[in-house]
Amino acid sequence: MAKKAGYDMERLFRALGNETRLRLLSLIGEREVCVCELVTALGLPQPKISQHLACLRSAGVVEARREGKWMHYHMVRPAHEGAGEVLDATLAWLQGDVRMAVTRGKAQRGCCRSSAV
Amino acid sequence: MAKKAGYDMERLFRALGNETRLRLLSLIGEREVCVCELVTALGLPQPKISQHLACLRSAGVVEARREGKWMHYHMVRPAHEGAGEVLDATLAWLQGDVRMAVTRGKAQRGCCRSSAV
DNA sequence: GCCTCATATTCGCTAAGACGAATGTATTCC
DNA sequence: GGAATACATTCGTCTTAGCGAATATGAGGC
Repeated sequence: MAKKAGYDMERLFRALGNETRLRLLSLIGEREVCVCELVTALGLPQPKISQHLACLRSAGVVEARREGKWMHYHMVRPAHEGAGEVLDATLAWLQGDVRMAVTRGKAQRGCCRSSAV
Repeated sequence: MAKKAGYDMERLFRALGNETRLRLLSLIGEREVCVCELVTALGLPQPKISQHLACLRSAGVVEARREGKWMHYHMVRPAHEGAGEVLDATLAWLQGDVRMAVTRGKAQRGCCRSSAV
């Protein structure tokens, strides 16, 4: 219930209700990011990052794009208007947040690009 | 961590990540509401309503005001700007949601006011 | 085909959330 | 004071989320 008619608001908010996922969104919200950068920036084990990315994917706020061995994640604006505006407000908040800025500062272009660029 | 410096984003989003609480917010977002109305409108046991209200209170999005035997709940706009905008977007979403409108339709002015008005 | 790198998924385990039932507290009326 | 009303909190149970560790998948290079 509350799922099929409109949009799954619960799933969206539950996806946002975790600090690791908010940090991920803070990074992905700026530009498309490779998983290896996310692992480096957050300093967390790779499977953990991957799990949280799966959660964000199933909530429909990010999508993955494969490029060779690497996976690049980018934001998706939900089709639902209300969800889009909540997400916009959340991203604006994250961009202004000091703690998130620290995380973003650690996001050097990592393994997949550092040698190429 | 992620609590003391700024605002507790996690707590806010977790509070929003539950359908019962979204229904409650949909009602409280319109006007100040008595608990008895909430129980009637949602058709759920009173302790359950009370628990979810406690959750919303601890997230800082609603406040209670006692008036005799009755408790009236009203929205609080969080001091934090980002939180306020997320909440605004959420309320706008709720006001436009069909399922929530059904809930709101059942919110007759209940026990505490029906005889007085 | 085999090896390596990058990422995803699965597997216990523990912790937190949600629920119904029961109990506690504050207020009013008598 | 005692009873009744309106609401809050606690308790035990069940489900779900998050975690580390291990394992699986997919792509590229040899």
